[in-house]
Amino acid sequence: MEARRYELWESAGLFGADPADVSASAPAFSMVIPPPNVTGSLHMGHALDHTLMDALARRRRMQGYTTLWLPGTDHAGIATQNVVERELAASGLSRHDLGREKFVERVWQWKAESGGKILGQMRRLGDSVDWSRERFTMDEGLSRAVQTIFKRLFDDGLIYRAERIINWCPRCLTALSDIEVDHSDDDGELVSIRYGDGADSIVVATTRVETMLGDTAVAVHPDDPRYSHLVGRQLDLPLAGRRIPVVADPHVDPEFGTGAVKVTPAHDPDDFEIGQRHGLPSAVIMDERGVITAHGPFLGLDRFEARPAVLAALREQGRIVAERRPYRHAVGHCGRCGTTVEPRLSLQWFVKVGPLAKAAGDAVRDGRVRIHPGEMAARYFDWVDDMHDWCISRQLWWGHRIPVWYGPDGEISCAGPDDEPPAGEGWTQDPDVLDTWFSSALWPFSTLGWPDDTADLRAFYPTSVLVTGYDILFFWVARMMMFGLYAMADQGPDAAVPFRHVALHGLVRDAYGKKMSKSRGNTVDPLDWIDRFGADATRFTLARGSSPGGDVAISEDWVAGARNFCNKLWNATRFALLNGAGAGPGQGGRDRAAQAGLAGLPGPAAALPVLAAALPGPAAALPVPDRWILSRLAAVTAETDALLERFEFAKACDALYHFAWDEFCDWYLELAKPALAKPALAGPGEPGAAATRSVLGFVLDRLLRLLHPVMPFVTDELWTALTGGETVLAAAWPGRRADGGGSGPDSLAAFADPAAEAEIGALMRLVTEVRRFRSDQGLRPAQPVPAVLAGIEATPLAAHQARIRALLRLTGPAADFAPTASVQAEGVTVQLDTAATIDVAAERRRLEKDLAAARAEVDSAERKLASQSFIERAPAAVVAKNAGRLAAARAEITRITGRLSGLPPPPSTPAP
RNA sequence: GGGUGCAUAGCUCAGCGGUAGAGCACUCGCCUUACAAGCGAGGGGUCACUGGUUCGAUCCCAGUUGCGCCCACCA
Repeated sequence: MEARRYELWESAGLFGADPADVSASAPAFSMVIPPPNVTGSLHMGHALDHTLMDALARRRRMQGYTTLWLPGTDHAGIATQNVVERELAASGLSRHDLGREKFVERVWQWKAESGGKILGQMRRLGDSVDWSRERFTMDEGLSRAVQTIFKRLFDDGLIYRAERIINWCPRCLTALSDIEVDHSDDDGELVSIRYGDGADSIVVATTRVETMLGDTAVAVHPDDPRYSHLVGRQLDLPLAGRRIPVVADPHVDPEFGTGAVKVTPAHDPDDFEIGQRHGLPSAVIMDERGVITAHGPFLGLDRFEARPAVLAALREQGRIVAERRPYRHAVGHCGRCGTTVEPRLSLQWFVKVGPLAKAAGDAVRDGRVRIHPGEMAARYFDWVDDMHDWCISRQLWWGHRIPVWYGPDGEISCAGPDDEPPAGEGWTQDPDVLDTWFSSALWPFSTLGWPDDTADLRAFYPTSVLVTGYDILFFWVARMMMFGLYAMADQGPDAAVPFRHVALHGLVRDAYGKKMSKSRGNTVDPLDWIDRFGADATRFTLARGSSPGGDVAISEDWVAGARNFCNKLWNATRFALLNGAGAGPGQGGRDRAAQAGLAGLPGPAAALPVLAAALPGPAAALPVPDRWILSRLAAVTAETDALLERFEFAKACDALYHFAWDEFCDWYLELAKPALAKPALAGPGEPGAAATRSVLGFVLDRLLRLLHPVMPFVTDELWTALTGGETVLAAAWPGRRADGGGSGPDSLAAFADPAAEAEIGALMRLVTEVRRFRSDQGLRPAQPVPAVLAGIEATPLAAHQARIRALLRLTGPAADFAPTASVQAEGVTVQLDTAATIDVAAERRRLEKDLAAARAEVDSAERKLASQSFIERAPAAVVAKNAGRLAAARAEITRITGRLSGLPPPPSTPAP
């Protein structure tokens, strides 16, 4: 019924948000979706992310908030370009064969074809997003936002162009920002090389031998006595036929290696700094693909071919003093393709992050933005407080082109979206595009119409909550903070923040806590689960595993458990409807008269205010089990409400699960059964079946509302059937409301009933104790047993005799009652007449029947096995299965014979 | 290299100064008229190790060991 439900919701416009609706009693609640790659598809990480967001949105809607959840997708520059390039490569083409314009056209075309798949998948998950507001980071409006903020930052001197050592991917052929580089400890070798000769020689150590071709100095620490005599002298650089100076620089650590460092300003960020300080030249010896360009025997070699070649040449000259191998050290890799990053001297655009990052840190420090869990804030500060300038230019074609034009005489002109770009002889636009995260950083306000002053922006900015994985705290969250605070600064410091709360969740892992990866083969496709177990079960599994900032382990066993929970709700609702607890069409009719006669206790649709009004104080007029379940409902409502408010999804789900299954189904429904069937079982002074019917319907109604945010489909299906209402989406949330209220006629607090909880608690303990006895004694659950509840009159359970007997299948003592055993609990001594109740003859007959079946099974299995031993290549699995059957059947025979011999001998005199 | 987190039942995890909990898995019994994808009853843990604080420590402190994560320009 999921697809049908979703269509219903969508066509009824239940997800739309109108800024005009915002008012004091319907305040705004807004979220933007972390835009997935437009050409991507839904994976478990999205499913988790979206489940949590959807739960928040649905609850807020029920609370009465004007709720906007805005969907959209990201153009994902480098990732998307790579995919399309791979596609081209399959037909032997590169992007250069097409040319820029054609290539970009091709990407758009690809986006049109395969893009948006994930949007359809979001419907399967049940995402209650406002589809009318779907955005794409390359939309015209969002591109305007990009250009606007670029221009503003440029004019403020916060964007600059400089020649720097940047991270370069020789495969993607583009610059990368620091966080697009992944470091790992790789095996390399540390080689010590002698530069110069005789007394004028110095030994340097390096892991990158080939870069020595570009050395322009050797650096030592200024206070190092070993080398002070060499500072300022020139040394011979082996293989290169050049002489390079020895310089003194405090950056050098005299403790490390020989205390002398070779300096390659064009190929190492540290060395670049040293070179700047000492005015050293930069010798570029490699091109953008990592191929050696230095003249000599190594010209044309790839960097990894050049390394052994240079090493061999040095060894031949006797320059190698020592080699240490393997030598583990950190190496950077391209976050997108894994290629070893090459530090490269190049001219790029940067964002000067100093003031922006400071503001981003302060917003969290002074509580304008709260990060959940709070511990994650430390990580955020570490990063934001010590951030390098952000390299934003990418040598790609797919993305927002840098809005800067270069004039014939070296002029630089930055154009805003409404400016006429400089034209004429010799003017050209910068060929590069912006880092994908540049446009993502604007997402919370660019999607609402910024830079225009729109109603959406006024109503829904700042957004309320940002839900995302902690893995993109730096990539995305920190940058939205920087740009949001900067772009919206005119709103004042409080209203400029992009969001009030950041709710972080973890990664989805497998059942053993291992990261999901294709190579490990442990990935799970959420759509496969949705097909097989339902979206509700999938969502519940994810939400139940998600504590703030914590990773979520999932497995098929667990989603099956969640599926079972859905079924449990389904069956409980069926029970309620069968017993006339519904208010929908055709429900409650047969008992309408009885209900009318019971003042103020009609069906569940109107039950809440009526129930509350009819009950002076704590629901005293109701049967105790009903008072108990209402009290429990009040408690779990308050608990769930508070937990969801704190983003404690796992605990909220757990609380609801236990309430629904253990308390409502396992106890309350069992207690309600006799009450519904036999009103005479009611305690003294208690109203009968009609009251229980109302309470049953009422509690189920509230339970379905509480579960709806996490399990939207099944709860709506059941709730509409139960109540006859339009949709549970529009029903009021049982906890606190948008105006902060939670008291008044709608409050459940009045149902808190410690006396009822104590009585039912005692009843539960007593019943469990007797059940244990029955189980130990092998008394079948359905077997009635005559019993006396001695001493019960003096306990709080006095009024519950009939209920206890019904739950335990205890009958009244017959004339010949002769107790054979007793169980004591809660001040009651339950005396049972077991001997008289076991129908020994019937039991013997039953056991003998089972025994015959088991013997036949043994026979059959033995025959099967015997025949299989003659069949050549009988499948091992089949043989094992039959062997298992045989063993199980033999064990069964042992068990049954044991039971038979344990049966009491047939009574000498027939029972009366 | 710098941070930081975690070690509790077979697995994944809650708990947190005072008789150890959940889900799944496991054992036994049961097709008891909402549900066998279910019902009832069970078994299972020197709460990593060593010290300390305390009347009392799984919980607080210190150290040890083993994992994990984040950051990182150490040749």
